[in-house]
Amino acid sequence: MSEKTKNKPKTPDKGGKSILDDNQLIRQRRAKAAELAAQGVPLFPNTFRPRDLISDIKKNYGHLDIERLETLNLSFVIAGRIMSLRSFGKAAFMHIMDRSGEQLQVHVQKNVLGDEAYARFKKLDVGDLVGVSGPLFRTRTNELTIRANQVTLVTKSYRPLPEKFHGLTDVEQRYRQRYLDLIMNREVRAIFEARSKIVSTIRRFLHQRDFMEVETPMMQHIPGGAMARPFETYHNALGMPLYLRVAPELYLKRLVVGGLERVFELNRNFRNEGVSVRHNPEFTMLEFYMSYASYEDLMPLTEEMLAECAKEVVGSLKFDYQGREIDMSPPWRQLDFRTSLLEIGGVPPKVLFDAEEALGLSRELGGVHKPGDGLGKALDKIFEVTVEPELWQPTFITGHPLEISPLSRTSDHDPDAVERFEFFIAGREMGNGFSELNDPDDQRQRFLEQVAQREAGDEEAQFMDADYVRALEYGMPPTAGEGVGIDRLVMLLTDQPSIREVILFPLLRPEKG
RNA sequence: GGGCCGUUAACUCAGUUGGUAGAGUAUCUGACUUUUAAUCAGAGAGUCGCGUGUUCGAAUCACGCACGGCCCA
Repeated sequence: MSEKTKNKPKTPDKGGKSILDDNQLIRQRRAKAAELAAQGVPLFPNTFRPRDLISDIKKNYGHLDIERLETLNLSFVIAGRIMSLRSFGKAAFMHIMDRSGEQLQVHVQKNVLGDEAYARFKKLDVGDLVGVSGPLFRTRTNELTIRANQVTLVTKSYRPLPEKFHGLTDVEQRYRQRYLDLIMNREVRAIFEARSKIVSTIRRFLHQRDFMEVETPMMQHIPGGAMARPFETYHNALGMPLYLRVAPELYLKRLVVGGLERVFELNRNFRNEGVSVRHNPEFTMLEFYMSYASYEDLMPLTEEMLAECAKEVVGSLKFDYQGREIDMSPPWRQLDFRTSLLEIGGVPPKVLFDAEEALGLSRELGGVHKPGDGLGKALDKIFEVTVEPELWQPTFITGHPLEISPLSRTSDHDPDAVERFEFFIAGREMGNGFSELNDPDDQRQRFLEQVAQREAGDEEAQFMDADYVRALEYGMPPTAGEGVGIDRLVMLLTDQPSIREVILFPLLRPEKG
């Protein structure tokens, strides 16, 4: 162990790397910064204001040739991060990246800056944020470049960036230090740009159809609206337990009772479940409710909305997801729940209406069932294993069993089925819609059945929500509602295999140190 | 929860049968005013994820733990 290493300050953690570790590279950068500071150069000034965006410069002037740029003699003011630096004796080239995510080359010359300014420039590091002004020209190799009249340190960076050629690839570090991932990986930025575009497309789509965006409680006394385990928390001042919502559904329908006949909420839900390539404990969901409409009206609306997202983000309704083509062109296939089990799942007909047979098959397929579980639960599990992965092209599945749909309106034709669809793309459930149950007595009865299942040990069964039933007693207009998983939609449209690639800060265990 | 894989320099990765820890990039010093992963010469940089054990000796073998990835439930 060298003398230097011995003297370095011990960090409080016991073993393992500290987050705020120190190394030779950081010490060197800090030393250079200290030299600049000693010369009176501010390391973190907030005075520089860029005037131009690199993407605009490239778009507007990128087609001009050497001579044309020479005669025009256009000057620009940009600011961004030094992504690379090639230094010669009395000149240097660097690439600057700004918020547009694009880079522009800058040529810095000693005889242009002057001796003192050039000496200061030589103290800068890759990763520093700088402001640059000067005319645009083309180098001998024809690269669009700014000849720097001035280079100003805007923010000192004490930590070295990952190596330029391989960049940052360690998945764990990419998620933990997403800021580095975003600096180094252009494609990652593109994913989140696409995500933003999808969300704004949906908002615009719904606003155009007279939907109103609302925000309902994420902290709820009674976590309702979905079959899922909630996160529990506690309000100290009021001395009461609270749950993070698993869905906004029951609140949104209260608003429909209140006369907000077209509402939507696009925000986070929380489910206390495992983590996988398809699941993150907090995830984003669109829920919308439309009065005087049925589940059948929502299907074409869904097709249209997602088609618009695809056009906006991919530019086409046909695209590849993980190497297989998806065609989102409406109309999508529609298939009855039991028919899909028969035709796609290859399930024997005797299973479809016999609880014992169905539970048996489900268990064979690895399903875990509690004593209270019936035909519906069993078929749902069988569906998940045998049919869902096969639904690659967009498909609506309709006619779900009532048992697994406690908030849906019963079918007028079949008392055991509900007016509901789920839709699937790329072998994954993307959304769920139904005609809402607005008969308060029926709803109370369904809640009671859920409560019984909960008492029988089903932690995902729903709670009785008496106020929700009371709201229905005032009268909720006939309404259809739908939920769409936004993270999965983003995965689909950005061709990402894992939900963690479309969530900026996916849940991870804390880092030591 | 189970199985498999991974964790070595700032980054990307090698590391043989257990015998003093390696490369490329990055960094530092010197040269260099049109480079494109610039080039040339030299140098520094490591708690080999953490711990225990086996051993004369462990990055390497065994066991446990932590974190992550993929698959399964």
